Amino acid sequence: MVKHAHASEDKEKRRNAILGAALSLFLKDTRRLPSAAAIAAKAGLAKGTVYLYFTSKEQIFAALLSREWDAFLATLRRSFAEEPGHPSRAVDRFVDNFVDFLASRTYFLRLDSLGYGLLEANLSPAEFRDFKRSFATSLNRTSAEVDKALALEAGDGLRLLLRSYALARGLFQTLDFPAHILNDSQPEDHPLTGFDFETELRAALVEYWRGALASPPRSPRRRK
Amino acid sequence: MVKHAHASEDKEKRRNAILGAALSLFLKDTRRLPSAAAIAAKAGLAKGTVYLYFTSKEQIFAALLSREWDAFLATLRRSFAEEPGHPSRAVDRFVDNFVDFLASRTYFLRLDSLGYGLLEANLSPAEFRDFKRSFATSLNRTSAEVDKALALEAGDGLRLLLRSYALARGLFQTLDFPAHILNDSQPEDHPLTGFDFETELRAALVEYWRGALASPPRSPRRRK
Amino acid sequence: MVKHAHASEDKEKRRNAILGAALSLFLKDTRRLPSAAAIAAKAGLAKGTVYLYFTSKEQIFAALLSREWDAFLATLRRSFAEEPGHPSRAVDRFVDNFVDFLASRTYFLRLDSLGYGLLEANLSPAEFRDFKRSFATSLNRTSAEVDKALALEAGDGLRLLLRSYALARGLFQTLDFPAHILNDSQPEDHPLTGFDFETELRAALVEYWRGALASPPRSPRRRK
Amino acid sequence: MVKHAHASEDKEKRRNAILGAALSLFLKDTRRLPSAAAIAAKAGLAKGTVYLYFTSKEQIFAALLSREWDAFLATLRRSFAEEPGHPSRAVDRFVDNFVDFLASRTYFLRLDSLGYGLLEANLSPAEFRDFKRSFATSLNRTSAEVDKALALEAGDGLRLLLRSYALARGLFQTLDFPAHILNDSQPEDHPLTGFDFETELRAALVEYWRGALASPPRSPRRRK
DNA sequence: CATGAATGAGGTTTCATTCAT
DNA sequence: TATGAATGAAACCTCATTCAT
Repeated sequence: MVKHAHASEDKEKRRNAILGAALSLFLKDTRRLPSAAAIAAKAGLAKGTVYLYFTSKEQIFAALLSREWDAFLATLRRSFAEEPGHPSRAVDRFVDNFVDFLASRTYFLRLDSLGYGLLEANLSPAEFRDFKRSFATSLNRTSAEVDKALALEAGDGLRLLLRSYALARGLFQTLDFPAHILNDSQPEDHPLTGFDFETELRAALVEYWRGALASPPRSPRRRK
Repeated sequence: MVKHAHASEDKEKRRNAILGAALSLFLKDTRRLPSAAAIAAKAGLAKGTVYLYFTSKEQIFAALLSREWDAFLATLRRSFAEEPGHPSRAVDRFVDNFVDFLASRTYFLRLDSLGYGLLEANLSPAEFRDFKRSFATSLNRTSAEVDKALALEAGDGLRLLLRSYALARGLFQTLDFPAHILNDSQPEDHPLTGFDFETELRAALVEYWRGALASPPRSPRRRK
Repeated sequence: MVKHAHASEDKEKRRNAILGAALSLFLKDTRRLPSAAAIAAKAGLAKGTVYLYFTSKEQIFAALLSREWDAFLATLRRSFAEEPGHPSRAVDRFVDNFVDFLASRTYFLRLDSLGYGLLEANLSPAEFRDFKRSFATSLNRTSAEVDKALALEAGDGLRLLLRSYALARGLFQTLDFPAHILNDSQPEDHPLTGFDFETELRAALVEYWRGALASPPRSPRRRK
Repeated sequence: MVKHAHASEDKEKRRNAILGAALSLFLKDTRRLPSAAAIAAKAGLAKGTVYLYFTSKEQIFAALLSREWDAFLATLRRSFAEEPGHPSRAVDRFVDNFVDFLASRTYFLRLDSLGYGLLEANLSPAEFRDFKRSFATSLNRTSAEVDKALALEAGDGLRLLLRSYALARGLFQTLDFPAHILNDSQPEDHPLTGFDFETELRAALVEYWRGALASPPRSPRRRK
């Protein structure tokens, strides 16, 4: 028997079920976004139902990404919330949390990387702008806390965050070798395979933050 | 009248024509890879002919990317070739060359970013491995020169390069707002629009290298 | 708050609200029948409620058409009711009323023309037969009055009416160029645009009736 | 083994095969236009191949209609070509040819009637204009011959043709009861079933032309 | 009676690639 | 070698209608 989600609480639950189905399918094959039909089937819903909750397939993944982003930023914020007054400890915790989160959810960077391109190509400009804006808004909120916790000039936290994430995203894309690529291949075939994403990211962040905190991380010649 | 390319010289020319057509089409709309039909038309060839020179559409873009990568790495190598014995000057030149190259060919990062995902999804695993390997080989060659020029331990140059490029790729993807997205929107809509890729990249690289050279850039707990 | 229509008077009112909503929506875009969802929304009702009053979307338009048909036939009947004993005056009035009605409600012919096909495709055979029958019944009633007023043999009035309406419907379909088709086009592009439906219809009716009344309008070889 | 139609003669043949498949499918169920997939299958072609010859499903039917229109008009022209100098004989032949053609190809009027609405709804405005224009052009050519043959004032032939066709189209739509509608029903259920399209059309045309030729068929108050 | 969430069939079109010519 | 016609899988989304609430 079909359940109708009339209460907004039930609707939220159903929305999440769709998101969950989409994610679980993506996990099985991270090469491409699963089809809308597959997501519906996995969620135990009819195809049309999915479109009651999302206006397009890409919006599902945009929502997924937003959800993950929020979790990520919340994790980062926690690094600075504890032990106020010990900036250097905060930075250490930040690096730990940053790396741990991403290393434990590799699909996040994978999805984000795929999203670049796919979302832009298939969302309307307005939808894409909304997506980016909501990301930027969350980021700004978090970076304001960074500014405060580390007693930085306004805006410096944002740059630190941006660059840290750039490092993560970039390293991931270079070092990521999905299972299906690795099959039947000799290790010596991949000069870069020896590099472990988590290890590299941690090291890179440590280096970057060392350099950044050595002097104000301002952009040397920032545009007006 | 149909032209037959018998001499291998002509074949090379035709191959380049296809590459050129692909790039010029991509430049016109960087949202997606141009279609095989469009590339053929632009190159003045029949659709089938394109497949005599490339085994798939994605191979065209893989070749394009390799070509650009070689040019990029050659540029970087030049930074270290001049004035042997002045490491710090070399680093400055490196940053300049690095940033200038990418800023003057934004389509390169765009293509590289799109390629992640698209190439992997549509190239066979073996083809994809080859693509990655050729990239890694070039990179290794260049990083060996970095090691020598900066008197680093073997492998450190590779890490510096990898992380520098990660920074570039990651920043680009976060800060890139193609023209069609910006249209009809207020500047204040984009909290990140104020950030200029070139400026940010230069600043980030300076910070990173400062931190990296402050102490050996080794991975702290490198996997065996 | 939800309004319940218990009294049958209220029900009639609600039914009419749906009809009105359907018509007003159709007027806005005569290319297609409005969707059930749109009709419900316009009528201020839930989608399901519409189906309490009509068994299908097409039934709404069948009802609308019947309503209009009745109005049309009533108008025609008036032509013959006045001034009994002056058949030729009656014919003139008939043509006037006929043309004026249709010219002032072009959506009627539009709807009727669209209905052909759409109703047949989507109504059940039984429903479609009912629809046609009710139309035929009204028509017969009217044509009996025509027979009497013009002192025709039984059945001749029906033929006159049928053919007059055929002329109207056929001319409309040939001469109708909706606004959205005309946009951005040069007048000389449409060799038929110079023809005005109202003018042509009047002239055609005059000709037809002249010929028809010149001798009995019987079908020469009527089927048994 | 797959045949490739390289010669333009073969291409024309293939185009006609698609048209033929579309028509034969339509004949089987005249309630709706057959799907593009069904047409392709019937023509023994892949779905994509159909789109090499027509830009959309509706264009197939537009082409079909144009083809039939041309045949129809050619038939009508023949009525006036023979026996120059005997206008009244020409009119008789015209009525005969007109009725015979339509009665022997009832799908034509059916398709034309369905087309009204379907083509307009699904063709782009520009495509629809082209379709209408080509129809008008053919019509004008034919009516010029009518003018000459019947020694009419320029433009009168066009009106005669237009009105004759209006009569046919309108009568058809009113009298047409497809097989699936008639099943399981009593004859007395359909007060209009007694009317035979062919008979009625002939009678109506005779009446109309009698009236029209009794005096110039000009529109009484033609718009400038 | 009223609601609106859920259904799911249905059909068009694109485009990378193949293969007959 | 070159051509371009043919292939056919792939996937989205709409919307009339039903039915749980």
